Amino acid sequence: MAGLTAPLLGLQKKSLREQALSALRTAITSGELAPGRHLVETELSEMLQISRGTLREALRQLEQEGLLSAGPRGRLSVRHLDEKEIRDIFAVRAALESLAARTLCELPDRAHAIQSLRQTIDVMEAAQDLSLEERIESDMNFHRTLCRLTGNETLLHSWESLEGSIRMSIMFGGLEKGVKNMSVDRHRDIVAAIETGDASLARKTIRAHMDSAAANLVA
Amino acid sequence: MAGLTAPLLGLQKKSLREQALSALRTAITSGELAPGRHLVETELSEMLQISRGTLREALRQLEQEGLLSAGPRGRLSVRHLDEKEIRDIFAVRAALESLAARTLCELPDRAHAIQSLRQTIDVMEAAQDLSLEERIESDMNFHRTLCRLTGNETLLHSWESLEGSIRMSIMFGGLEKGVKNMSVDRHRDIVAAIETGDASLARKTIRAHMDSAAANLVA
DNA sequence: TGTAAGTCGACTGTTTACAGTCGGTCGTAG
DNA sequence: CTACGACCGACTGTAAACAGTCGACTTACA
Repeated sequence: MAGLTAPLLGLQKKSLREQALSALRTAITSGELAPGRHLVETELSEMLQISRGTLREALRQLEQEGLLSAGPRGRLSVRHLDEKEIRDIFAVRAALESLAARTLCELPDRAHAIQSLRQTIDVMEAAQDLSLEERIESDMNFHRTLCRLTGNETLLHSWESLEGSIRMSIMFGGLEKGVKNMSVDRHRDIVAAIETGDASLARKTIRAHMDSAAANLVA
Repeated sequence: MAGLTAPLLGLQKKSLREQALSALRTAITSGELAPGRHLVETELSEMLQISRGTLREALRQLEQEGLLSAGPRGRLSVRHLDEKEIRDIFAVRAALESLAARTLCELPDRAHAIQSLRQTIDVMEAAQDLSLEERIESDMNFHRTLCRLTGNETLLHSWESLEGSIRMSIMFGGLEKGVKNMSVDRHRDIVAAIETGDASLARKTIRAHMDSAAANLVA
């Protein structure tokens, strides 16, 4: 937990609030702040070296992202995910990414999008031998890119709002299980489906990917 | 805009932040705060009779809901939606509600859910002769209920995060156009599809409903 | 010994004050 | 008349202080 201060001292291009947001997100999704852990504002503000007012703005955002749950009298704690919630999160994720895939399928000239996706998969492939964290990172990047390439800002925003929950799910289920679902081939299948323009196939591929990911996590 | 203070003076069961949140949401989705309008913190805090700190927490939340857009140096303004964005919002909405419908279809005993949905439609029917606002309210209630009945909290939360944008879309497209899509029959079709348990049919019904709604709004 | 009242402490909700920064405007010089 | 520069106002970012509330612990009394 002492590492919480470090990220803030570095690169000061962003506002303190955004820095605190990133630091907290990382701390939560990395397990540094364990699920169920009660958060005390004064404690956190001191650790992050920021004022409570600024911290509270960040906490509101995290709360909305579903990383924190509010107890009585505004007491915040790190959200705890049970198996059903993980499945639910991945169901919503699947719905969003299915929309993304379908949207890309309907794109007349999706060559550039296909190329971009392939590029992210290449990065994944190169990360195979790296740490679990970096493999997860490259996987998330693929899926985020999938949403971004649609040009649907609302879709991207919704997905990003879910990103924290997804990361928590992976952490909760265990990183080892998490990376199991990140096979390069699976992702190539998705891109291939999009390339054919078969929206139905793309949707099925995405859903299968998500279902197995969720199933593996809760197993 | 003078009406902004009123909601806060009444029922003080919620925190000031939540009251401000509701007041601002209403002000934006009702058009009282016009799209593109620049928001000044001191101005708003004075109107709502709350401090800037408390106000800022509410603003962060609205920002995340997509009702506000951030300009340079954190300048906030009411988000302006163009036609593409409205279509995009409804595409995401369709994806979420399709998931809801599919989930309900797969529910073994969905009799209770069906009944709840029928009830909300009855309310819609009774609201036919009331104001546009009330008709919209009853329509939103149906769709929110659709998501809630799945028991998927993440789905409900994602939908509610989108609710503000949906309301803005309706306001932007014109309330008259908005209510056109809220025919009782359409909604009965959705419930009927869910009742049969045909997930594919339910999905198609939802998507048709959403597509026509979006199309009407931007027409 | 059990219970009830009272006190202490911790935490959140809220407000007020201060600092920094950007843009505009007015004045002046070329 | 234009261009440059210093001042001024407005607004956000941030910090510190105040107030209220709930729970826990202690103590007194039956």
